[in-house]
Amino acid sequence: MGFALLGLLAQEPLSGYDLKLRMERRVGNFWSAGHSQIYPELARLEGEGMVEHRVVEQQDRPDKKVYTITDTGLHELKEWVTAPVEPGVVRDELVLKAYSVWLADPEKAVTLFRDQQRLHKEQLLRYEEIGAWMEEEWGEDLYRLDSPRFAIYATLQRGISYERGYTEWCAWLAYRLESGVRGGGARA
Amino acid sequence: MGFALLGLLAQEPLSGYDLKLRMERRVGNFWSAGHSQIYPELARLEGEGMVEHRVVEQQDRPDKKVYTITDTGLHELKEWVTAPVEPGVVRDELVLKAYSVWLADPEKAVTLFRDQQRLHKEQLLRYEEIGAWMEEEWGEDLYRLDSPRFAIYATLQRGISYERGYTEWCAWLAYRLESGVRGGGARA
DNA sequence: ACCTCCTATGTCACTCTTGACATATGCTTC
DNA sequence: GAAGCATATGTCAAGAGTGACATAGGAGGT
Repeated sequence: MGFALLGLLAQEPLSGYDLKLRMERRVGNFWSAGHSQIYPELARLEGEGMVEHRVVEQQDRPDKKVYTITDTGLHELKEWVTAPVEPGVVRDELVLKAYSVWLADPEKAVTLFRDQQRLHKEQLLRYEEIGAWMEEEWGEDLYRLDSPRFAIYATLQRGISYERGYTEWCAWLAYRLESGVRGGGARA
Repeated sequence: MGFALLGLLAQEPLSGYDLKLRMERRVGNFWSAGHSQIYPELARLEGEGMVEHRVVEQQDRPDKKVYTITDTGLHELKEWVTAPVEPGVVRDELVLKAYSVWLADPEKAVTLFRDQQRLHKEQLLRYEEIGAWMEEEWGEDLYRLDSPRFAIYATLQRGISYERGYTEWCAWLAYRLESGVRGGGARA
């Protein structure tokens, strides 16, 4: 988790609240955390010398602590980025449901998967819009390997790839379920 | 988690150890659990009347407890299958690394993503082989909506879709990183 | 005045998950 | 006979993550 915060702080100094806004609906679409995780984690990172903070007084709103990544933190982050990853667990409740879909009322199942298809399709379109915007606004930066913009664009591409695959799978399964219903439970 | 076990027990009675073998490298490729989760969970499910067990004595190996799903458990499982899912969290360490890849040595990054590309490609090929085997061996069952084989095949399809998308993304990113290196850090 | 909302930071209890520890049977291999 | 392995079942401590609770300043509306 700490590396998600360090990754954000490597781009710019941020307060806990800023981090919460960025994490509380994904960093580059593939990580998330609530503020109840972020504040203790920042304290831990500060204890380990990875980040520092200074209090910034504000007039029209409460004061905030702005965190900056330290040289140590930046070094650790760089090491971590290219370190090997363990296979990691995938957990997807919808796929788990699909595993028991043979027990379900096919019409209800169609509704479930068509709904999910729509949701993932909507997310896909949002990502594609953002991608188009980045290509237009950020242009050459997307080819600059040492630019954060390149990295953000790269994670967005995974989001697009993920949502496209998910949408297609939902559509495929919903179609099979519909065909089966029309066919009376076996191939027509 | 309980529904993963119920989903397996709905197909056939199994011991904790059998469940462990099936869970300890995914149910339908999208869930996993160690035996330290399974045994307490089975006890919990039994306490709730979702499963029952009988002890089966064996000659050449230790006795085992074989668990069977109850009518209550089957009913709960059926209800759950078509119940709506909350968006759910995606957590992927490699994508998180990609978010900070602009800080890394591009050559090391290429190694990381090419390695991951290879691993996901291998998984994809394994899934595709299993899929081809299912199509050959299970034939018409794959169109029978009330057959567990249809459901297993459906989850496998998501595995194929996932691994294909992942492989392509790794390849795309590795290629961009390589092009950038050759181009000297910006577009050639 | 009161209420609600956004900003801002924090704690706490609970659940989920993992990895290590623990025990026992019986088979095969050295 | 000792060592290692597959089967078989469990516990426990620690970490990760979630949701609720708690506090507080200032803005804007009624």
